[in-house]
Amino acid sequence: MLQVSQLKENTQESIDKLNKKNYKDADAAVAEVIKLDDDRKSVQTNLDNLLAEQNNLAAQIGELFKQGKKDEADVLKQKTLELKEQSKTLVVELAEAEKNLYDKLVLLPNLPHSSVPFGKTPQDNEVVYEHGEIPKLYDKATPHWELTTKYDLIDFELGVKLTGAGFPVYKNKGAKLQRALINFFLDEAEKAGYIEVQPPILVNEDSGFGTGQLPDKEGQMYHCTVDNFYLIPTAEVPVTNIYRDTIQKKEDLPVKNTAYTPCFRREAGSYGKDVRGLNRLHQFDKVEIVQIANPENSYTILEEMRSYVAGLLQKLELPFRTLRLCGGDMSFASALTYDMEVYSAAQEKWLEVSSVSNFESFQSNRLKLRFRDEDKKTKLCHTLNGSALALPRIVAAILENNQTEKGIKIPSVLVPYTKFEWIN
RNA sequence: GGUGAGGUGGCUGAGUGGUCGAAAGCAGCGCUUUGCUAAAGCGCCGUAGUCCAAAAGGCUACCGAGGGUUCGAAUCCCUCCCUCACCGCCA
Repeated sequence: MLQVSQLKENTQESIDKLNKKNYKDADAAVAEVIKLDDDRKSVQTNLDNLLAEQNNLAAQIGELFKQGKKDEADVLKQKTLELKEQSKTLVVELAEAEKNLYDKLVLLPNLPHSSVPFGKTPQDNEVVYEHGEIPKLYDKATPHWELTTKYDLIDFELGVKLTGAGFPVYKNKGAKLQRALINFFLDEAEKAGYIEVQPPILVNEDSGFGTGQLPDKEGQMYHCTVDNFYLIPTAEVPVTNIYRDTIQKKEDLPVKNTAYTPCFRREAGSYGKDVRGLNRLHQFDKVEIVQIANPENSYTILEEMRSYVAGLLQKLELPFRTLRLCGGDMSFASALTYDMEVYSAAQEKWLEVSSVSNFESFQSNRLKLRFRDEDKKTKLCHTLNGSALALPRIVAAILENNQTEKGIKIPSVLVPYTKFEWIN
């Protein structure tokens, strides 16, 4: 959620930035939010004055009672009753004014960073970095969904039996490869200074709200209605919410966390070859990195995170590219997002395996996640997160890109974790 | 699932109708004392909204949440949520 003060102080700039995100009628929307905030403020002031008067009278009445001047007290009592009626009305008005403001404010997406390219579709994303050669596969190379069957690594049908489509069962070396990747990613994150946490994978409504999944994107999460819990779509939700309603010490920033969790996404309406095999699942594993930063250096940190993730992909010897997402392709809450895509050679397509974003204060505003500045005032932190990495598509790319007539070669960096060099 | 206890500031914890935004202690910050450390003394020390150019300061709200009683509620009443303990069940 944006801060009204941002919009007030930099009105034209905010409008321009909203336009970059292809937000319709940005100028009218911003003007309305500012007006609604002024309305809210004036009602608040009126109410505060009225309450002050009532408090004052109540104190006088107390004093009169003590002195035994009951008659005088009764006169004042009468007066407070009138004030009370008035303030009741204002309380209702204030609630309305706050709701009106909130309803409009939550519709506004985060303002994109100045480096974000204009554009509407994924075609407009800017390739900022490419690494590695596109591998030339041998004649009989096949997509990963055939390899997983051939080598008995993943059983998609069995998952259908147990749960449904999109819940694969990993087996044998397929299961071990998963475990190896998780441990590799966590070890790397630890080396880079991220503190590991193991959060719950069910969260309550407050947490869903804090990171912005609720109320709008309720449909993307699995909901346990009996207990009103949600299965997390990403570790970002529980990990970032650790810091909800806190005031961090400035010297403790940035806070760096990493977490491995399963992730659950309903992804309603998806079909076709985009969801074939491991490309899109309802349950998948992911290691996430999260940072809570001082606004002063959050963009330096974003670049660090980007190069950290790039380093992982290099170590895994996967060809990849980094995209700076255009205004139209960015998520609602992000100010700047880099997507990392690996090339999946048998499918001959790029697969998104990581998304690294700076949300600036958009999330922390909702989370009430602050730090104390030199002048002892509280300010909103910046929140950042990134996948490091999402497993299924990494597995897909490893299987496809490394397939040979002799079998599938495990990237050497993983061998200490898998304890085998080949899948054959 | 059953029974009981309880939710107060960073923590511990007092507070059963006005003088309570809240005692006291701990932690933290500043100063004094001190060869250093420690100890001691003094002062400061919740969040948010709003007024003021800003500081100082003023006003308002917040003692789990929401209602109610009252001129006045942390305190009384109702509803809900949560936590803890014990028992049962499961691992």
